Amino acid sequence: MAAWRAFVSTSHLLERRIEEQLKASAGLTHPQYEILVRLSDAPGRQMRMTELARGVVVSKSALTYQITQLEKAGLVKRANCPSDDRGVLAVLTEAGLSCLERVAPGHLEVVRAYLIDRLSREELHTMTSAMLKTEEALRSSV
Amino acid sequence: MAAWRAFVSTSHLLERRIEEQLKASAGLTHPQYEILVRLSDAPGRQMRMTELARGVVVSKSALTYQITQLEKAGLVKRANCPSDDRGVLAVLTEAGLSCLERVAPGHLEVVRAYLIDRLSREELHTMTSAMLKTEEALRSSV
DNA sequence: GTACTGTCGTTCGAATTTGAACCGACACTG
DNA sequence: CAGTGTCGGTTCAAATTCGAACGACAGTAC
Repeated sequence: MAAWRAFVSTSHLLERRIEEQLKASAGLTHPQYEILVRLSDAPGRQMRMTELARGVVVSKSALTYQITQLEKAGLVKRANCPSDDRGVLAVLTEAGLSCLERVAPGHLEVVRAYLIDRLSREELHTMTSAMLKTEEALRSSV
Repeated sequence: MAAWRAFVSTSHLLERRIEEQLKASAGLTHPQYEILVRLSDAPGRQMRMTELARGVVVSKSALTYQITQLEKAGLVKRANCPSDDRGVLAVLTEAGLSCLERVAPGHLEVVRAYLIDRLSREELHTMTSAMLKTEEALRSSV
């Protein structure tokens, strides 16, 4: 449980640091940033709401709220889903993409400074595979 | 950044799972549980507010709120700090201790099932040392 | 076609978190 | 001992989260 303690504390501390950096540099929250990243990676720079919520790991209602915020900021827009009339597509706008490109370097710098650069390649590799294993386990057991 | 992605997703998923388990088994939130754990480990089962907030990694105001909640539930009580009239001590009550002892096994079971048991000794060791390194870095750079 | 069951996204209310503002008490200097 | 700056904890408003409830559509069975 030493491992667990360290994991929890560190993830909370990192979360705080990330949040602080994003807020200062672009007025974004971490979930909002994550949304932009996921959308920018998706084909057509768009995703269904539910799928996006799963990816970012927030509730559907939280995603609805954040997409509305991002829409007000002009970084994302909603579109109808052609294949399913219930569905909604979140689409990354040009402004959203350029915002992401502007913000990403500073964000990654923090991540590197506090996590990546402190570990050896081997440590990093081991940790990544460990995280992926437990992510897999958590996602599949819903 | 694959490492980073995996880390963020996994920590959020774990957080959700933990929260769900604690809520169901004892009506506690994760921060509340963390508070009880820290207090039970402290000498005299008591801690100063600020120190506790640092340990649990929440803001001072969030701690004030949660201690009030736990006080209502009878798990914690406040006491004056003899050495500093400004200070407040959060003290774990008997009820708080027995609540913790009742809840801890189920909590640890989840942690083990999704994190600890899925990793080899080596992975676990690497991850722990990595977490401790970055925790140290984050805490000292405030 | 009709009925059933499940999925999608939103809305709602309640709970929680944060940072800023604040007050009282400490510590230190002159 | 007054003056100044800092620290500890609370209060406040604003933002965000979640789960439950809801209405609309999809998919299937009959």
